[in-house]
Amino acid sequence: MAKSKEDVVSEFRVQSIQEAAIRVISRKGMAAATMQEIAEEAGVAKGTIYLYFRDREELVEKTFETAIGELHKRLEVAFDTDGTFEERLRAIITAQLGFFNENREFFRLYHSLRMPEGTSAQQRRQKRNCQPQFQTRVDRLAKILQQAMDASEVRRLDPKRLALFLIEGSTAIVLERLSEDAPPPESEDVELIVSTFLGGIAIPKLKRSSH
Amino acid sequence: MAKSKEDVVSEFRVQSIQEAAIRVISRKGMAAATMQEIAEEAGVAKGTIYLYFRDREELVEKTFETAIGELHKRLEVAFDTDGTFEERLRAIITAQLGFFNENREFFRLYHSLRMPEGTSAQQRRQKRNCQPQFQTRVDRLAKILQQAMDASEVRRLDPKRLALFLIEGSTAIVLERLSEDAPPPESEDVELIVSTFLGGIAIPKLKRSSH
Amino acid sequence: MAKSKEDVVSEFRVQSIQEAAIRVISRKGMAAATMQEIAEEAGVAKGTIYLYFRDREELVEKTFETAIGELHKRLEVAFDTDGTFEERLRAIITAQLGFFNENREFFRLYHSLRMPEGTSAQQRRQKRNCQPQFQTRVDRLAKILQQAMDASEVRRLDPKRLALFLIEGSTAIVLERLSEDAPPPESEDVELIVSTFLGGIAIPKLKRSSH
Amino acid sequence: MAKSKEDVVSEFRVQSIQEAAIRVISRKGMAAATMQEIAEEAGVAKGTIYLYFRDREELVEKTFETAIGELHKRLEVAFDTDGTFEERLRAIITAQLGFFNENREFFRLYHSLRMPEGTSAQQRRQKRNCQPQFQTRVDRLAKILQQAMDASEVRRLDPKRLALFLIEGSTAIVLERLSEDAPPPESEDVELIVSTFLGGIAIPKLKRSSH
DNA sequence: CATGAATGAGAATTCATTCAT
DNA sequence: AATGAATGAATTCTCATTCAT
Repeated sequence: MAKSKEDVVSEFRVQSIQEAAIRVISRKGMAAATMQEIAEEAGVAKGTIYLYFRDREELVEKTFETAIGELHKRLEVAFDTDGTFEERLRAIITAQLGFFNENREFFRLYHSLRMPEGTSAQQRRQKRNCQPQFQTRVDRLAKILQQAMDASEVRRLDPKRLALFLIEGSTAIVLERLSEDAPPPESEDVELIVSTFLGGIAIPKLKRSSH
Repeated sequence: MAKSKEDVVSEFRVQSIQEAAIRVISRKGMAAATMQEIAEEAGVAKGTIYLYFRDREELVEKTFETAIGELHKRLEVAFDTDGTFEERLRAIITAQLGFFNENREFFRLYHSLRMPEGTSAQQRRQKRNCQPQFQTRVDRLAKILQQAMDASEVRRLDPKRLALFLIEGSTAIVLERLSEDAPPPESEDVELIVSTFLGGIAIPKLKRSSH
Repeated sequence: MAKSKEDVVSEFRVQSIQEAAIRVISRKGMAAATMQEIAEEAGVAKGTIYLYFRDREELVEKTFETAIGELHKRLEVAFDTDGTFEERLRAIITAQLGFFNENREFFRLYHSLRMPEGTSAQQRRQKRNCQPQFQTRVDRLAKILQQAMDASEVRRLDPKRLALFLIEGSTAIVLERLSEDAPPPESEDVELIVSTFLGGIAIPKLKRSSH
Repeated sequence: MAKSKEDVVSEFRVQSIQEAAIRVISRKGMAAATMQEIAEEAGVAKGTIYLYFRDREELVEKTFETAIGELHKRLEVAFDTDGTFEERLRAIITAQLGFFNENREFFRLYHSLRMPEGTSAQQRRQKRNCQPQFQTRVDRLAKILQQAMDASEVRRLDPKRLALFLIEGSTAIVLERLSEDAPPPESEDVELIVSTFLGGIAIPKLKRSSH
């Protein structure tokens, strides 16, 4: 069944507004992003936003969901990669770096929402709505780690903690890349993360092995 | 010569207000923390805050500096520890976990400031004032890593990236600990972080190939 | 092309607010006139004023300019009158008395701005913006006086000082008129001012000395 | 009976505070003059002012009364001068110019109070308290003018209006003098005022007198 | 008496949200 | 459906006044 013309227009509006929201929030930060500016950026009137979103809260929330959905889609592909754990890990980190590299603006939004600012009423809702998005990502990675542990490919450690450690650690490197004028090639940072996470940074002491 | 009584009272006020600010910002987030609520939390009148801090900005800034100073003091001790790199690393991670464990509320403030929200005018100042505090921490750790590289204790990798990876990775675990009802003993998480960072999570395949 | 409906409404709002501002400032004085009260007087919400004026400063400034523009228009007509100096002087004084008589409220605003009160920052701006309006009036009158001197119609005296003397002197009489329940006819006061300024109040002693 | 030591101290305090008030109000204007700054200028604590004056209002009021009393004293001497009306007028204008020249700061205070700014509550009191001071001056001059009229020294015109005209006219010239870098000698401006007021500025047309 | 820290009412300004057109 | 003018609650900051020391 084809979409009616109204639906098409409606979807287009929703999308324009969400994209505008991402850009403005990225630029100004969550607290300083006003409905007025988002409306201007989207090329619609302030009131129009309220035809598609109940209030500011819902706009931010839905926008975030939509945007992170894109990231999750990419990650899902990486998760489903066949091969050794190392290969899958490399695919995951590559997907992540690639996504944030191509969606620099979203990255700030992502961060803004991880640590929400706002009235307590907003906060509660944000926690309910945005944290899950992050949790999903963590849980999915934890599952992969668990599988690798079961396959004796990696040591038995708390998979959730490892997932958090890896995600936030690589996020920090993404942030650094975004602030650099001439960041090294993506593959180099992927390698740094993967090799550190898998093999650690220590150089084994030869003496021990010889005695 | 001992402090005059006025100085003591004044210091006490400054401290009460800063502690209140940390609590409120921790609770409500940077943007939603109002002067009114901070005043109430501190048990003083709104106007009183302005006797000790020029404006909201200075309050937040000074509060953050004071609080992070405490963390830095602890870390400095860890940095100055003698011994192998592994021992120092353990001391550093332990100091960090311990501090955030004892100052749970501050942890949120810390995060609020890492990704500043606010008017562009505020943003610029925050970057000037709060990011350095984080940079210092990163740079200090990067130096330790560099030394270990020079001593061939660890592999040669970008020290700043490694520092960021480690700090944010362990911060994520702190955050997780804080949200858990019954977190495992601190030492266990320290061990997880240190062993992962130093030795990686992979199980070497050598034995398998030799059987 | 005629004004669009929006422009008409907008101009109406601007005018209502300015009129309200004049009334409130006249009633309460410059310093005590609050945005709230001006809004109430204009029958709009506080925020509405900010749709038409950047801030309190701009409101006061623009209001003053608009109002004094009206006075200047009238005076300009009087200045351009042909005829003897006496005739022109009479026209000028008449215009002035007439204007303030019809715009009693504005008169206080006018005075409030002559001697600005406020923070030094405000003061500087007020000087830049409001004093010129008064200067123009003084200078214009001084020029008329200079012409009359060149035409040997009046004695050679500092024209600026004479202008100031005349303007402030007649302003005082306007003020008196405004506070009287039953002021004498306007023409009478015009006559008093013109005849005093031109001919002085002294009764020549010549006749006496010649008897 | 000699003043007790307490009275002397008390009077000294009152005077210091009033002098400080004049200086601060002169500098900053009525609205921007804070109790804090007046206290600092007087070298006392804020609270001390309230031992001698009920509130800000009373301070300003009493200060004004005291200061204007000085002017009135000088004028009284001029009023009591024997001689022709012209001589007395010259003495009056000279006293006025002299006083404001020597008390430039007070001049601003004087103006600030003529057109009071403030809360409506303050306003009512100010009107009651400060206008009389000005009225006295006007009435006194009006009486002198009346006497001169009775003595046929000057034309019969409304004496109050003439007084107002003269006072405000010369005040304008004082204001001009105060803003000039190198004002002409005082006597010159006195002459301008006296000759204009007595004889007018017009040059009698010879033709008429010759026909 | 003198002090000055503390108070809190009150002012300017912003911005999410509504609603008449 | 779309608009954007109007609204007013909420926020920061100031300063006259009080009162414990």
